[in-house]
Amino acid sequence: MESEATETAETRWLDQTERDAWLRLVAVVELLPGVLDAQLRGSAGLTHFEYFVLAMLSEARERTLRMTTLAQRTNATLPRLSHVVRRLEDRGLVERVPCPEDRRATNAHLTDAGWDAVVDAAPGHVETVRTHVLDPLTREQLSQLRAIGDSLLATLDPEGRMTALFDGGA
Amino acid sequence: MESEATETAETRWLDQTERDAWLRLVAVVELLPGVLDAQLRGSAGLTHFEYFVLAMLSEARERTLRMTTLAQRTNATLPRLSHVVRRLEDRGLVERVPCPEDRRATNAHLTDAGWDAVVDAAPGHVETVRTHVLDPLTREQLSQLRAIGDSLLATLDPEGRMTALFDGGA
DNA sequence: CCCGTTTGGTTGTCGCTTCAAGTAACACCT
DNA sequence: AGGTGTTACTTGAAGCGACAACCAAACGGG
Repeated sequence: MESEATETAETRWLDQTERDAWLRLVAVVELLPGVLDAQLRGSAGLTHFEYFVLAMLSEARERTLRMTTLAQRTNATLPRLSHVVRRLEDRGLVERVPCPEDRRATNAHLTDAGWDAVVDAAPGHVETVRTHVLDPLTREQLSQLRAIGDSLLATLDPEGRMTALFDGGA
Repeated sequence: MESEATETAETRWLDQTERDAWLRLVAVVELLPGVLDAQLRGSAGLTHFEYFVLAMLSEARERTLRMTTLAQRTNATLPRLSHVVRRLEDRGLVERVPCPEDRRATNAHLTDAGWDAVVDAAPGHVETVRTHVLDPLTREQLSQLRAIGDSLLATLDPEGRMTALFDGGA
């Protein structure tokens, strides 16, 4: 698909090294969510995203977080999070509590049942992460992956919304 | 779900290095699809997956591929691909042709309009990939990413369905 | 041949994400 | 106080993907 010249700017097509890296990254990005979802759904009846939401709450002070904060940490839009939390609330895993200091705001609070759900789901999830991601890599590759991730997130997530996890993280 | 305490095997939790790598990978996996979709949708009215389908066809012999083969290369389930191809056909970008050799099978063929759509969309897409993925990384990191990707795909995609791109690829 | 099985694809339904719109509360300015 | 704009969140409709059920054509023995 090498088009003739004369575009506003010449497109720099990918060389072999770039293509190799890119195709593999795309494949991983495409496949990983399915694997995570399948395992969690089968063993705990949770989406990976739902699990992630519960996990974030479980690590938060008082097991409580403002919807906006939670949305940032999970990289969700507010509508998405609102729907998910409503469903989790229907299942008794999360509670919505109006925030006393700012009456516009809502605090999402992990219930005891929600805590149990995370605790139950965690080992299987960690095991999946190990077998599919961590164990196949050498220690050196883990460090490389961390560095690569940082570089990518610098442009993918310039505000560092999701990286609150790393910096202040638990 | 998990029955009583102290499961069959003690869970090996993540150490710092593992956690660092994993959280960044999750963040990238979560953010990248959105970025790709947004750019392609805005500039070409295509999903990244739709673009990928068209791109696979554009590189195939005769610009034609069996549905099953196309599904494997794009890591789609057959129902998903069927729906997507129908929509692409409605827009005149793809044609369905019954396969003469195997009358169960259907060949998806890229129309001229479909070819044009890929050619139009490609530069912007490549540019996005550059700015968000390739350019932030050093040449060495690209090689590392390739190796890491290979290791992950060994377990994520054991049959190597998606890797047909690398090996025989064009 | 004929029948059971496998392969190739399509269709329908459901759940989740997104997008657009709407409501309520705060904050600031006058 | 009143008005304007912004923030925080919810809701409803629309679109896409997953799963299951389905049909049709191709094997593969007896």
